[in-house]
Amino acid sequence: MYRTHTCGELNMSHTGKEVTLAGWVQTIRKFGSITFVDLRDRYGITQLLFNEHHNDKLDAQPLGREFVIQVKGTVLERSNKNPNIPTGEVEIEVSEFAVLNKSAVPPFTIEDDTDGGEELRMKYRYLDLRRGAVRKNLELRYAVNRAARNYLHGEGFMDIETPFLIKSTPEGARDFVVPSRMNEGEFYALPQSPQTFKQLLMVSGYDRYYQIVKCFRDEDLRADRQPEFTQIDCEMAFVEQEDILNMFERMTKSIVKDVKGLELNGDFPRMTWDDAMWHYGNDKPDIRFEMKLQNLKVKNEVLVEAITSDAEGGFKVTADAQTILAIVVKGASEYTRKQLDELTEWVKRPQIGMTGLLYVRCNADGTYKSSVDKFYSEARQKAIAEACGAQGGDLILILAGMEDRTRKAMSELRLEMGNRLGLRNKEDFKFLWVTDFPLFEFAEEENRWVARHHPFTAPKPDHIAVMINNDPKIDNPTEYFKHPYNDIKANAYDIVLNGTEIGGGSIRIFQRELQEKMFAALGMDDEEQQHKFGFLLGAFEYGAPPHGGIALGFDRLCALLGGHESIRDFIAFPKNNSGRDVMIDAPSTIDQKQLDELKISLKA
RNA sequence: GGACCGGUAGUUCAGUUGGUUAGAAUGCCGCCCUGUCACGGCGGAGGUCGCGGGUUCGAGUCCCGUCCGGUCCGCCA
Repeated sequence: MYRTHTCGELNMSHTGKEVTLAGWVQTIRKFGSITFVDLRDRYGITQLLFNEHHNDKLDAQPLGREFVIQVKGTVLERSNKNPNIPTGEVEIEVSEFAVLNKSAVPPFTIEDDTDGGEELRMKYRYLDLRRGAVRKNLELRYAVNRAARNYLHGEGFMDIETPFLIKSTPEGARDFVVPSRMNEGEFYALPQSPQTFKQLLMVSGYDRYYQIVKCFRDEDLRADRQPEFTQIDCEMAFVEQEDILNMFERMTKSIVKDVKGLELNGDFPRMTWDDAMWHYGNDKPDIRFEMKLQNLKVKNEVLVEAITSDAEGGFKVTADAQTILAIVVKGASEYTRKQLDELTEWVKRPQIGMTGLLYVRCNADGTYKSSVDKFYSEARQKAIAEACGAQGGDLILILAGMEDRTRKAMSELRLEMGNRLGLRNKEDFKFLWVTDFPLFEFAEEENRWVARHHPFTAPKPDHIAVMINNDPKIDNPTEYFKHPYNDIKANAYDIVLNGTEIGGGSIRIFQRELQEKMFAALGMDDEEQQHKFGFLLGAFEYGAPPHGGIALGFDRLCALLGGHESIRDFIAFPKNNSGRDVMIDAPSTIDQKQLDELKISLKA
């Protein structure tokens, strides 16, 4: 027997007992004839005491960091206790020990606060995973997994596995493809999600399905995006949108309760996509703080006159702008010129792409000071402040320009100001439903409509007629926004946590005719529809029930609940920025023999 | 496809205007130490400054190219 106990469980109740422990050497502290060793395993750290009888053996076989050893000894009360660790009241006086395996000196310290950089940690991920900080994340991940399964099982959901080797349907993200040896020249694709399979399961009558499942997308990576990632994938039959929102709002609360011990009171707020874009400038608002976008051009006519008129000498930037947006930063009127200049540089970064930033300081004494004093009289500044609801002590930041870019930039600036003012507390979990997404989006580069969510999403019942009665054809691409398809809303919804989209879903189309119409709207002719989705259209002819579902980004949810933005440390073996696993060095070339078997030749 | 930041000891980093022998901390090795738990003290080893080219009397430092890593934009139904 290698061990009778783990390194995390011994305490005063075990004193006097003879125990055997096994684990890794965390640290060695030598004091002349006695030596302390911290022994570590997954469960904790226990201090070992080697007395003078072991010195000859330790001289002959010195221990080093990360050696795997086994010790037999007696549990003693310590004379100097360590209140910082659970086992800190006891130690093991070693009677016998054995080195089970030596270790090379690790390239970085195996401690919560390691000295290792990201690259090195990933290369030696098996060492990195020994660190408590990473282990804690994986433990949280497992807790979220269990909480989700417990909830879904309790609600009668059934975990059904779906295939990984499926058919490529390049709609949406790029597929990872796998060559088929037995079918020369043909390829499988790895699923971007089990979407069509879960819908087929609904047709088959498994009316509550779920899977915590890997999905694959061959797109560029980010801190919160991996090429293979995990979803909590769910689908239900005989449901309306309201049923799904309720079911998964309760699941989310249940997970937060189980994992964080937090009771989320009240219903999650809901916001339409239109409102989210209007008030926050994006479809995943962080509602931990207000600072809504103020649309100055529509506030009122006095204000419009105030900011666009050239009567007082004119100011081209706002006079010519398609959109003028402002945010009120509470209590920031004392921002220095230097801070404001720095913010201006911030919005001028290529990623934001604005040419400048206007500000109006609302001083506590009721006066105003702005970056455009020579264009705007104090009366005009006052009009702006009143329209925005700004008070003495506040700072108004204003961006002007083309609608899309300005709205996006202001959305980013709002989040940045939220960060600077400390309004985005990681332990404050604010969930939000965003509903009524547009069904279509116009892809200018392809000159066609694409599905905003995916092509299986149902339009709102009231909007089906608009879809059926209008030709998707666009005569003049520069005026695509005039087409009625822009107004069609979907029964689609996202769940947002603290400004991050953690899941999304929709009510699905379940009639063949409507699905065909949808495919046609996306530019697929009958033949292409049959080739790509014939199986689904066929299934819809055999009694498909109304259905819908949702998929939650499991890695993201775990990271956010763990207080991090990057999902990498919540995945045991993640890939780097370039999609590489630097530990196993993948992807890699393959043998000519393998290529030959697959009948694949590489371009020179 | 694009932008920005970084690459110097095992590791994390500093390195001024281009100028003598490239530093610190930590880790590692040796000696001392019977109550430490970030142990302490003394001593020591450890560097192709990512790679290639250029400018210069002289390059870690400036320029060009390239590779690697990170963050972001595009992309991600």
